[in-house]
Amino acid sequence: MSAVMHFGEMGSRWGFNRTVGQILALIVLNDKPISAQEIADTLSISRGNTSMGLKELQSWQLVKLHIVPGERKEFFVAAGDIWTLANRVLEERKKREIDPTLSLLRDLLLDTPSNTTDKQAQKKLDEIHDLLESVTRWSEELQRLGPDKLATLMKLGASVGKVLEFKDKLKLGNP
Amino acid sequence: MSAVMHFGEMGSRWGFNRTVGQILALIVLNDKPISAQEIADTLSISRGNTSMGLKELQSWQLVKLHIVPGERKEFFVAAGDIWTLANRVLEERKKREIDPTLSLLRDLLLDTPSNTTDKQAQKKLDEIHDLLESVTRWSEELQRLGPDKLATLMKLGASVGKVLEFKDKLKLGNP
DNA sequence: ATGAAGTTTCAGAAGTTACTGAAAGTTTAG
DNA sequence: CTAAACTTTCAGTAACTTCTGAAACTTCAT
Repeated sequence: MSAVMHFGEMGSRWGFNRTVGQILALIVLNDKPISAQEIADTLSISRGNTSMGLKELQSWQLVKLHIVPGERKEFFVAAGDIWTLANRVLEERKKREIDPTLSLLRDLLLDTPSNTTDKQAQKKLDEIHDLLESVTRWSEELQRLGPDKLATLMKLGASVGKVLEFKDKLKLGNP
Repeated sequence: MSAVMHFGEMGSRWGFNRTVGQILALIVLNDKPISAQEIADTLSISRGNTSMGLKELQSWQLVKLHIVPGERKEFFVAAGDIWTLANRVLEERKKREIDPTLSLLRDLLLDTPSNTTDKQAQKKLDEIHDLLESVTRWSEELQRLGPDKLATLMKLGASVGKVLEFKDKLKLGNP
């Protein structure tokens, strides 16, 4: 199916490589559990590569094992609905893209800048730190809501602006 | 500076390559405009590579030219504050990561599925489409707020959950 | 215990991306 | 118009990533 190939290409942009993307697409779009061999055959990739890809998808917690009692083979299914999967991807990417930077920034901000140039740079670093902390807190918050409430909130869409309008009123209401 | 090198590494995760990341860090952390030659010297990279990197950063609208009247040389400065830059990166990544998928999904959803397997797959594709549309609308919404209000909203953090609690009341209030 | 049915690992081949440096192009002062 | 001061392009090379397929390993039925 054409979608599988496309998600392969997109996969590379979403943090894993082409084949891993295709494997994921195949598993998500099949509601039936699928075996490693079937995946390798369908995508015409080597059995070894398939195994590596599945291992990576499991480490991302996007895919999970499904053992059929009589069968020796291992089957694979998606580790949740679409919203859950998207959440996992975002969470994992945050871990890779934001957390290491945040931890370095904390270290750098401990140093007292010597000259004026460094002082300016430090100020910028502080702004970046502030931004990333906000994103982190925000993401934890959304995580806590769980997929269904998150979907509701997202679809609310147009009312985000209104939150700000109501902000002061809410504050006054909860002193 | 160590931060510059680190942002280089992070750069690759944020959508551009190591040197482009370092160039960006250098420009952002210097409040003084900086010339291509200075960048090449500081990072010990070739003049050609520097030129390519700057071109890419300009295409992302993260960096802009700053022409000093007397001087022949071109200087570079960041194209806005940190929040603006982060926004640009997200916008550009959305363009690359979400928009092409969304457009493919629309095409695929026009086809009527023939068998039961395809029907199931189609259902999943529809869910994904729905998710990506929500993200897109959400992102447009946030874009419209502008950096300063966005920062306020983000720092609000803990009250996101409350928005949902108030959702019904707001609805009743605005019939 | 044995071997059939499966999975994992890994060395090297193939493919991809990034970098250099030299050559070509552009701009402006004189 | 020319030359100096700069920028851009590009072919080739270096560095990195992905993929294969064969060998090693694991598991389980008999």
